[in-house]
Amino acid sequence: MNEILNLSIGCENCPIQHRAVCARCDAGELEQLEAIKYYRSFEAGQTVIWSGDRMEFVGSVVSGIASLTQTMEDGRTQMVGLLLPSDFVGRPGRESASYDVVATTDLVMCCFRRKPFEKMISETPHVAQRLLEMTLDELDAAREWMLVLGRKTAREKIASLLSIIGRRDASLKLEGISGKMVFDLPLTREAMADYLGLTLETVSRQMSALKRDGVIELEGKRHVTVPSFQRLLDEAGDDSDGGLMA
Amino acid sequence: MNEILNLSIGCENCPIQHRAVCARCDAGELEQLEAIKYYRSFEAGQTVIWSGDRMEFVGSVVSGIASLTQTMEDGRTQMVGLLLPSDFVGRPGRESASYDVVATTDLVMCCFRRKPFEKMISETPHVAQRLLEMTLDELDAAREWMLVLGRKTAREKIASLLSIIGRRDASLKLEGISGKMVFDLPLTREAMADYLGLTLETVSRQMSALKRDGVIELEGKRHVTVPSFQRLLDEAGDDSDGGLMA
DNA sequence: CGACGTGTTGAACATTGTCAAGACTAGTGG
DNA sequence: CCACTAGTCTTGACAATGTTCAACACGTCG
Repeated sequence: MNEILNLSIGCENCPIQHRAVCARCDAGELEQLEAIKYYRSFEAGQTVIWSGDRMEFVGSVVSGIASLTQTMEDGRTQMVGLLLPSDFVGRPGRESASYDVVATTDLVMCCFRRKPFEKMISETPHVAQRLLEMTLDELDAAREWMLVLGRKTAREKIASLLSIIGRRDASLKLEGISGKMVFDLPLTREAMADYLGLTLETVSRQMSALKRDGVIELEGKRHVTVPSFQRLLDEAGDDSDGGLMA
Repeated sequence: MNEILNLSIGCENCPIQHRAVCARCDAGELEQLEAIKYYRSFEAGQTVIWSGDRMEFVGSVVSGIASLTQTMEDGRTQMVGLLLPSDFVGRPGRESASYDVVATTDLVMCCFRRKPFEKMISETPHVAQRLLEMTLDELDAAREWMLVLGRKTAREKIASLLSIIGRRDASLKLEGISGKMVFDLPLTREAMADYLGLTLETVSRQMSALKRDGVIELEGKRHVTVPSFQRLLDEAGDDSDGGLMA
């Protein structure tokens, strides 16, 4: 059920306030944004926007996970972005969507009507500057992913994905990323395959292999325990140190 | 020979003026930029910046082609960006480079000292807005490339690369992209392989195959004739219409 | 001429994809 | 409560695609 929520949650209580596109805004700017914003929620599996559709809004993921995917005529699909809470959806200055946006889990979005938002971009530097920062971060992530897609083996691809999800999960829970790590996979095997440029069978096989080799432990299909994060990083082929945070 | 050029070419005669990061600037802003800019030239094969090095400047490609590459410990490398005239190099707000930047052909860059440039970003909205636009375009290009890397066959990858180079070349020469098309490849087989996530042998084989099948004609190794651009797009597996320009 | 950088081609091999069967889980209706 | 179904996941056998290793061709520069 796709629902436009009437309750207008105030920006001051917003859980993504400090990381979203509005992070730099002062009180007056937030007020302007409040005037053009509304919330929408989507169920897991629902499509938020179809590629090619006219975009009526841009916005931020408040909770849940969405994916950006591209599909070829014959059905081959590639996920080109994983949108987590605080990530921005949509492109100011563009009429129609370039990718399918699909809710991977239940999802809540904070939407801004596109036209007034574009006006704000051109008038208030705080929004444009924050959006620039976020876009540069996404570009880095996309390029990182190009290395994964172009040069890593299936096993390394899986380990890379697990380390990304684990790292993000730890930062949400404000945990360190040393030693043991436990999290739930928010993706089906098929979604993992679409992200990694593999088939779901290969994903399944490599998950089994990593389990067999003690790199991960599985309870059910989705609950993952990583005994040693460093070991996982080694399997991913990433530069060794892993940028350990204190 | 890496040379800092003394002759300060004025911005008013700049060939990339209308597309570069300074495209939106008014006279006063251009004057500010002139004060912090200098030109550097690089020979084909030279490294412009090493990944991890401190960035003293950001800047624009004026002429020639540069590539952004990422390398794993064991030597596997992936090109994550192809920088053409007017493209921007560097990331404001970051101390050190994330990728190797290599001159693929002889190269001239218009460099801005980083600190003053960052100051301009935060003070003059025209630069920040243009940079946002350009970054969004690059993000789209990177995502497009993720589909190529993740889901296309070797033959489709080659055809995709050729169509991108051909399209860009046509737009430089202000030609249409219908029918016949002739251009020189600015990349070695190895560079093509690094871009496409293939080995150079596979690139060579698929080039031969496309030639044998009449999709392209080759004079020498680098001079390419495409008898039918539509045919090439079909081989690339891209959405059919190809966005034909009038 | 010989050496080097670049590119092509062949044969054997490895990794991943394809197709197919079956396991596990949760939900539905008798 | 159980059987049935649908969705997700696992596993096996085999095929296909791309890689590796090796030999050789071509052109340029000393």
